Amino acid sequence: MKAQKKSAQNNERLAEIYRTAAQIILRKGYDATSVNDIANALGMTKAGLYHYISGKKELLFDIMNFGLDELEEEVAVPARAIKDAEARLRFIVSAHAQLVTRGQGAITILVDEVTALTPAQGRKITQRKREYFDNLRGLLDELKVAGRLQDVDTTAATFCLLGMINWLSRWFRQDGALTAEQAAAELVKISLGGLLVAESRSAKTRLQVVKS
Amino acid sequence: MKAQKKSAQNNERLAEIYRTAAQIILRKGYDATSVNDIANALGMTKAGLYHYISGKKELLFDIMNFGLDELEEEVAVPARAIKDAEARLRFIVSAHAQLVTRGQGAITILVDEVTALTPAQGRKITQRKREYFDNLRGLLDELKVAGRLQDVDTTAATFCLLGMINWLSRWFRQDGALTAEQAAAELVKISLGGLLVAESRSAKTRLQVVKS
DNA sequence: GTCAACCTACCGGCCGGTCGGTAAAATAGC
DNA sequence: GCTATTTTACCGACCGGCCGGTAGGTTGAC
Repeated sequence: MKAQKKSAQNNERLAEIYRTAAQIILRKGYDATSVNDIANALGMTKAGLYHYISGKKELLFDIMNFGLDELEEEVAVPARAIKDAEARLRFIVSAHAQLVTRGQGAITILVDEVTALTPAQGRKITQRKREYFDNLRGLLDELKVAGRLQDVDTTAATFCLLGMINWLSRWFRQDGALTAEQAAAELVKISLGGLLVAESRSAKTRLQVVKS
Repeated sequence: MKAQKKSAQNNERLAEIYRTAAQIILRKGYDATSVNDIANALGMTKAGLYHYISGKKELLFDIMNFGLDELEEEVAVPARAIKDAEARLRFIVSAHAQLVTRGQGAITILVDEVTALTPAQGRKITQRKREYFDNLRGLLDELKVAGRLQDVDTTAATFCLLGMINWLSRWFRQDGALTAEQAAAELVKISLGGLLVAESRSAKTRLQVVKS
């Protein structure tokens, strides 16, 4: 008899543990969050929680992979179905931004607590992040070749995009002035307005508007 | 006899303590950094360090104010001397970005470990950050009124700017492909290209280039 | 002889993690 | 259908260790 998949109930409880733990860690930071904090938030004791997890680091590692799974499923995979490069970029920024604003699922960005992991775990997470990064930069390169990108360093531009998106988690509030969709739309406007060449444009060039 | 300024030597040592502590906290995070770590990095014991500081939280608070002082002196104050709004924005983004890339002075962004402070300390830091934020947003508003800004939410735009700038500390390396000046220039290009209206521009408007 | 600049030694407390249970639910044997 | 056994899902009590912080020196410069 081989390793058996856990029962559906167990998986549900695990997901609940991940979500609860992620919220607390996101708010207080990994190191400032004790295993006791997480257990209490789940209405159980630390020893009880250890029935489900094998260690604090492993919990963080699992949550990070959970978040990266989300990012892949909801952003990277759907994006691949979009042929037009500009539309694909638009989708990625918008979908990623909305993922970050989702209260429950704002898990993605705590992928940056990578120093808290063991070296081996850290390498795996860094590798997965890197794949996402390279894919995005590749898209920018593609746009550049097509002459649809301003004259910018695509590596720096990718970091700028991700910085803007990830920073959302610091300021976006569910009860704030903007909805998640509006905030995502603003991000798209601001970032792409800067990245995409608008036909032709430069401070030293005079432009005339002509009705198409 | 009123409160006397500490000796120059004492001040120098204090500054060294701040810089060293800031570097470690920046790398490992506040909670993951023990007072012992900081003391050892300074070649002394914990008790010796406590000769200079009054507590771990107070140390963090002092470092944050130190960073905000830098930001004020090197970005906010010089910016006030620039009359043209667009040039002022250009300067702020560039100068702030370069401040963040400075290995030693990358202190500014750990201003985000605000949850580690006491409520009273936190309020003071938040207040100072808010002043800087409001000033920057006010500048964007000014540009908007002058018709030199795209149709974006200035609050969201300010957060985007700061997100891009602060994110620099995560990816910029002194020994990387870009110098601090180049990275700052890229940031300016990317962010302002998106924020400033280039005479007139829209996906639905055809443009013709005319030699000025 | 004073005082700044450190030190060694120690404190209570919380940390991540473990141990040996237990009550209840699921499963097996008949 | 009823009991016997195993498994699941927890808990209370505890461990060694490091944490922030302190008390009380020692030493050397002025």
